[in-house]
Amino acid sequence: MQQESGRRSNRDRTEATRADLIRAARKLFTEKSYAETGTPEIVAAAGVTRGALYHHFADKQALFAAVVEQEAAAVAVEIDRASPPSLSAREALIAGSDAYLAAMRVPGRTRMLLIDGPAVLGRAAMDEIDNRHGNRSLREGLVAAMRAQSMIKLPIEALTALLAAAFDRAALAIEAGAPGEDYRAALLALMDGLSPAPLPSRRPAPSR
Amino acid sequence: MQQESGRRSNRDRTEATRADLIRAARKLFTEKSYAETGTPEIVAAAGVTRGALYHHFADKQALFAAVVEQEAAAVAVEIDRASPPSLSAREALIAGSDAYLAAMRVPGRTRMLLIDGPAVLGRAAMDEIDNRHGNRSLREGLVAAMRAQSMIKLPIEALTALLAAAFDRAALAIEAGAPGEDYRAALLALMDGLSPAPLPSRRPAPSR
DNA sequence: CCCGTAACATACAGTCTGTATGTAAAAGTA
DNA sequence: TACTTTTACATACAGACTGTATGTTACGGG
Repeated sequence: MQQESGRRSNRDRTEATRADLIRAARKLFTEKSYAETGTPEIVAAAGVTRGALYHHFADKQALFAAVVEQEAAAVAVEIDRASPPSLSAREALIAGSDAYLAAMRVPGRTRMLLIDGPAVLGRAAMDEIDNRHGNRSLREGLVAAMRAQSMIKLPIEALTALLAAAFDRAALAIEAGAPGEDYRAALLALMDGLSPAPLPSRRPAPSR
Repeated sequence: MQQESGRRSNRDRTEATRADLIRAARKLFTEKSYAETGTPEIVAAAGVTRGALYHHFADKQALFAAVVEQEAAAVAVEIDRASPPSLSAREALIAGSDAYLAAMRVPGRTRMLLIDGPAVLGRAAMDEIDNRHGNRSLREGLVAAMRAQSMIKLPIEALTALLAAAFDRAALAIEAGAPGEDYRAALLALMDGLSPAPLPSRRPAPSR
């Protein structure tokens, strides 16, 4: 057993300060935007010096990337939790959609993940992150729905990218104060529209 | 008649330097991203000093906003030119879509309008610009299509926003090297899916 | 116990942004 | 036309921030 303050292993120290930095940075990046947040402010909030930051991260971007990565993972977890394999393809898609929109209501998340992320890290890097976390759920859901509902055969890569973009925009609009129900309905309509046959349990199906 | 170099009205001078600044800034912002472009570089390219910049624009953001505004207007012009009122609703939508994707192939435009724009000016400001220029065409096209094709009744505001987001993402993907035909097909499928009845001319003719 | 290295803290150099100040030309006025 | 005010800049300055270089202390292995 070791003193709580006097005797910490190097690995523990690294882990702790990295976590402190990421936590402080996350808080500020969600409150203020990347450009408006300076490294002096971050390290002050984390209780360390800039030396520690630049020891653990190559630069400010790298710290931001770590925060984004963690946040994207958190969103993906919430989506997966909401859409267990017990649901049907279509039900899973809807549940996942709602979970995504709900997860993106955490204050500042939309700006960090959808605005600052692409600007700071580039869209290519953000795509890479998204594909590793969030988009995977959506693409798999779409593939499943395509197979189950015999969804119109289309380039899956393009389709998931476009739908993901629509989801992102919906999250942004909702945070900006737009009526969430409108965007939810529009999103579902977009996805439903991809199924060639009229669907069983959608609102009073429009007479075809 | 006045000397060509010695005798310029104040209004002419203002107009000329403003244009020089915007032109130089546009070139650099499309080449390098907003953050990587410094005001010293801009004024050097424009042949003036930073004093002139800060005399005509409140700050770097304001200059960027002027460039974005001009660029968005240029895109809108190309869309309007490609979709004259002589076309049917659906034809106009397709022509407008292709025109948009073509216009966004100008190097650096996607990053400036779709990445840096929202990050620097905020999504609210970008929405305002879009609504004044680009989105107007899309929304009107959708409204027309909804009326003509009896498109499913849905919140137009939300629908146009989501479709616009999909268009933006398609433009980004295409510039990143993705197959444009895939994204074009996916976009048309998304829009066609909103029409309750199967459409007459299902086989889309290749645009170019 | 000693030495190398990791984990920092401190100090520094360079660059950028925005502002304040100064100047010459235009524009209004008498 | 003479005088004054305002405009269109150029120059100089202050503050902040980023990244690096250097120094110090504690850990870890032999």
